[in-house]
Amino acid sequence: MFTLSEENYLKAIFHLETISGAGISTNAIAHKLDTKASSVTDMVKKLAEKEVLIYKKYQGVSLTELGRRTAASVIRKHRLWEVFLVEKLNFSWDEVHDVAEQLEHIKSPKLINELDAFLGYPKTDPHGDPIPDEDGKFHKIEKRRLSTLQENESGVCVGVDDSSASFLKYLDKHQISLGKSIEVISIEPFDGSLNIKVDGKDISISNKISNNIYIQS
Amino acid sequence: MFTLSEENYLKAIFHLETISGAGISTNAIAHKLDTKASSVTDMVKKLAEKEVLIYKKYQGVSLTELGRRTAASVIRKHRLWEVFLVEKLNFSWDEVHDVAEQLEHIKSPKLINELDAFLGYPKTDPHGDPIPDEDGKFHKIEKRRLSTLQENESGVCVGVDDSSASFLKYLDKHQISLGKSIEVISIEPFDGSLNIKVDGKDISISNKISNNIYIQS
DNA sequence: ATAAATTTTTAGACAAGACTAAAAATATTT
DNA sequence: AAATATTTTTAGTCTTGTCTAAAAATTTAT
Repeated sequence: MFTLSEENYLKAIFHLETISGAGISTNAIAHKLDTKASSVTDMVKKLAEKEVLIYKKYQGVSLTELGRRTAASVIRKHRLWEVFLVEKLNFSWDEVHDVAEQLEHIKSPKLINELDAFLGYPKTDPHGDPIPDEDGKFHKIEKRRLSTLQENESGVCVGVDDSSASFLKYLDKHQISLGKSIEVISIEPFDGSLNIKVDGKDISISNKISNNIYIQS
Repeated sequence: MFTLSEENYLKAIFHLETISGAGISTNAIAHKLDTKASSVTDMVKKLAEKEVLIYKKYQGVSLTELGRRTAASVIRKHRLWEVFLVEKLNFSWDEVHDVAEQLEHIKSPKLINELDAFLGYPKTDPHGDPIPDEDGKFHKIEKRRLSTLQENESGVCVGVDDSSASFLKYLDKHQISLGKSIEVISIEPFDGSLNIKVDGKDISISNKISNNIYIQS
């Protein structure tokens, strides 16, 4: 069994590995968890003892298969709870994160499997991120950034890259949500901003926005 | 804000007060929480600092109004989650306790109020215990022990006094659950055991059993 | 009303998880 | 390749919540 703190470290290291490969530095972990490098060294030694990661002094860490599976299980719980909060309890997608951070640490295999069934075995969370299965497998989701579309192309919103409350609130305001169909009307050559049509309405969004929206053709 | 441990102490003291009045002894708390009296003394000092209870050396403790409200809020969460687990996730009433012990510490006012609404504002948990409202008010439930019925009297099962898994499993086996109609056919004068009719079937139950079942006429 | 038994508190210690400050190792400049 | 800067680790401290052992207070028994 793992403590709440240990689970948070594993999750953080897992996410860092998916973007920058193996060999995660002490500093990177400290930054991600908003803690000090010395604290990370302490914890990382303990996690190496528990065989969820490989640690060599001054060399960074890499998750073992057990570590990856443990992290995936926490992420699975986090994302299933997010679906529950949005679909059943009227949370908006910018409100779910803090509560899911707490719920992801509840220990009960039956709970999470029944929740999965109750929600109809969802494949993605409210931000479009995949929900790993019981064995910790993530299925790949086909997606492109909205900013890569050409004029007159269109697609369906399937996720976001940035899950900050401010970004999600912006999307809400412009009625952009998962499943919405988006059509690129024109591209502003000067700053790369897009004129798009959503729900029959024309709006203009900056390149920074379109770069953080994932769509599927 | 209160820590998980503090919430557990408050809950325990609350329950002890409801059965034996104010002035709960250090030992009683230690026994209930399966900890040592010295640990209780330490914690109780801290809780007195936080003004959730009154503590005088060697005199036991009594909750303040703030303490009572805080304990009620934890109990409210516990019982609402129990309803959720039974009604939505197919848990049986003897499986809910351990998971609800964890879920009761999740902090999010929106979560618990939305959950309440999602469940249709239930008044009691799966064991028939009342769910306090947001202000920490418990509404009294009209009930008698099954063992107080006379021959030919009948009532509806509205709760149990003992929530141990073994007792609840016994009830399941004999198809006794909340809402079931129970009729006393005859009473055995020798040992007080009851012959009752449930779902049209006649069964015999000991006095110890009938004493732990609450019914409403 | 003393003596004996019990309960409660104090004092000191420990584990988990975090921190600061300083030392050691590694990276980067020049 | 030496000097400087950065990263990482170590050493020692702190807090929370627990524990044991011993002292103090209270209760029960004689």
